[in-house]
Amino acid sequence: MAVVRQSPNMSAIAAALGVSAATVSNALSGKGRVSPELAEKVRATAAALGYVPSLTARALRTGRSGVLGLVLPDIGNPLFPQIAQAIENAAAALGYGVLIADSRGDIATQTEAINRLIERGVDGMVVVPRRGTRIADIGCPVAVIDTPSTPGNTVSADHWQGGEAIGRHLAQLGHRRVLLVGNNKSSNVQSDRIGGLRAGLGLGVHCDTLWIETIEDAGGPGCPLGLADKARSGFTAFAAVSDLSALRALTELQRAGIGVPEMVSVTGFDDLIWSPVVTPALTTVRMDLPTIADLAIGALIRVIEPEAEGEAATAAAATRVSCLTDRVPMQLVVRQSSGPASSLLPDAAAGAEPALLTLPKSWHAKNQTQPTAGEPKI
Amino acid sequence: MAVVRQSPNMSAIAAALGVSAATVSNALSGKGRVSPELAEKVRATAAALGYVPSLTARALRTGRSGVLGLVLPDIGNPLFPQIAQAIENAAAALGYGVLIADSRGDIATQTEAINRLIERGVDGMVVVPRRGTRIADIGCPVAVIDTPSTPGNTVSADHWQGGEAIGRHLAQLGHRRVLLVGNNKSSNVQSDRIGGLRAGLGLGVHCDTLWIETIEDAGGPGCPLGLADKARSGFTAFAAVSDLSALRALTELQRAGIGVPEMVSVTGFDDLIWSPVVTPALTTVRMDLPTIADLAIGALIRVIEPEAEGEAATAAAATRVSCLTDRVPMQLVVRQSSGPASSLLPDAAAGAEPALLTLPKSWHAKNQTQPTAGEPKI
DNA sequence: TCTGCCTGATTAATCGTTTAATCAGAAAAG
DNA sequence: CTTTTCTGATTAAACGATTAATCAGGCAGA
Repeated sequence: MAVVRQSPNMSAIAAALGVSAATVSNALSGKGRVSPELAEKVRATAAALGYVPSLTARALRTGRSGVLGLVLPDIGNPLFPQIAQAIENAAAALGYGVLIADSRGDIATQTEAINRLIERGVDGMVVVPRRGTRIADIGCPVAVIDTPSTPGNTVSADHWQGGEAIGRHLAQLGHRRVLLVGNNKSSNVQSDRIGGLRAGLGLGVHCDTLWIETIEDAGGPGCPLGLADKARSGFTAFAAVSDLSALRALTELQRAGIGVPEMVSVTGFDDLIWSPVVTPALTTVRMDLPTIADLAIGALIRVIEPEAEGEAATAAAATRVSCLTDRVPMQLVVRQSSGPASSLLPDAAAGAEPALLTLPKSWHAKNQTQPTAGEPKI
Repeated sequence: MAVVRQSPNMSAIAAALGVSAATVSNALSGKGRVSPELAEKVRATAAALGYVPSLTARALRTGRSGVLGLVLPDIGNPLFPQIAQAIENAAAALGYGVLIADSRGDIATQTEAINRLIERGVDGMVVVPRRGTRIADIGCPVAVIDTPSTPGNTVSADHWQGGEAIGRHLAQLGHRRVLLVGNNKSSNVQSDRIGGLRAGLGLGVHCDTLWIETIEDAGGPGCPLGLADKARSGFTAFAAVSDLSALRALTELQRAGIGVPEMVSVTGFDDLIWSPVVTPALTTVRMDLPTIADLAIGALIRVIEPEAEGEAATAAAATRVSCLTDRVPMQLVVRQSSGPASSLLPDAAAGAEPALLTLPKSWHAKNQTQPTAGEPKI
């Protein structure tokens, strides 16, 4: 039994065929001038010997590592798995690896993480910035995934449009007093979503915004948000800017005996993993992460792998991925947590009650499987 | 204004000081014989020039890339953020980068992902295997995070002990009929957790196990699990093997008008992100992921960076991280979703009503528009 | 027949670091 | 005064791929 053979290199293939290593390189890459027959023989013996090119050596020579960095504000974020998965898939499809870096929500750590990635020689990076921060111009192609209102080059979901979709959905269901549930005022993403919600609800709808972090500053983490009182005071819908907040609202309302969606509606954002399996399943809006990841990675690759272009032009744009901001539409997913407006207010009940009664019996059944973009009729 | 200077290399430092590149290398690494004064000067100019060592070149020369791979069965898993974060932190602390690979729940993709990592020259990898799979002996140090009952070298939480903790907790609260809620029968982790639960509950407690996937095979994804009926038939506690299932159970029960924890208790596993913020906050059991990550990474590093050891011995163990299986204790987190056993059984009490009457008066008032149990009328 | 072009391959330099081998000079030992 | 030892540094060879420059022939045109 032979010893474990080290993975053979190009010289091994070259020696086996009696040619030079350069010829092997040319044959495998198809770049130089090699006769077709020899190229075929090279490929055959490469396969036979189990040749695996050393990406390290290639990186040293070419200056490109074939690795992209992914910087995330907080890996604990429940949306992170989807982002990471989408980015990893898009990168892998183009032959790139993905190195992760966690900035732990800290700005200093974020820049430190970015530096670590640069030292590791990534060819480019995708950054989901901590809210409120901008990414400085580092000497490396960067694609930012945030929100279109962030200045700079970003690819992102169209959070505003997503908010509009939810807003229109609720307005069409007859809701006239809606409580918007946000987490943190300084998040650009959340601001966009709330702006879109207000726009989608229209002028005839009364909106208030409740900020969870403000309440928790007083009541401690995980404290009650007082949503039942809000419901009793006439709000018939609770539109959260994240499924996590929506879940919190849903359970708090259910716990207080307020039925969802018969009494109030609850909607979220992002279609996180639990959204389809809670009862009632959450109506939410979904980011098209595969597309976003493809755009971000594609923009990076376009800078990293220059094709036939003027050198001056590419050099100038070398560290900025693209001049335009891409916004990818979000998709409304109607499930059971949203329904026609009812009211817990004794004095306002007269108008809302009929809607509840005229609802087709199969309404929820129809809506539970199809994530339709169009709003359901009532 | 000078042109953008390329990051200087060792030769630049050497030239600036009039010494050889080898001396610079020795000075910075502290390995060869360099006079202390010169070493200090080298460090100073290195800092002054903004020298950043090329990890690529070092990797090529030493054969070690300083990168570890992380293979995950399904990045969509809600536990993933915590695992990735813990692994990334542990690796970064030791100067290693982390390359992620998603096996998308597929066995073929898993091996393919592992191969991609090997081609990229990772020094070792941490694998969270898809349930039911074993990791073949690849020519690369591997640490497996799974469950102690998986054969092979694994680091993991002590799922059995975690189950015991929950089981004892429920038993002490007086629960005598407990429904265990699992997802998938073939998961070793889930089997361990269920085994631990049964052990912790003890012999005097009646247990049934409900498998969500089995139910969904018939009812479709997200279908009702019929837990309210289970509650009415006498189960007073629902112990899920994951917080996701627990959340599903919690909302389904709440929706059916069954109060948690007054009527039934619900517990989960893993302390996922929503567990503290739902109402009632979930009683669960938490993995000590930082410790698990430290153990896994530490075991890898021990193989990768051999210290003063016999060569034969290390060569033999080169691809297997350690012979012993580490199991890290889990920590019970008691929150509001578990409480003293009540009963909805008509024969155990006058009926469902009494339990309901022990609730705060406001609770019942808020629910008066709804029938006590069963689906809401629309 | 000689020059020039084209093809198919080789040579050798290069990326930046590590490290074994070597070397010059000074101090210590004989 | 010579020999040995030790110190502090240098030289040069890797690591494995890429690639510009070069070269040996074959073939066609003049």
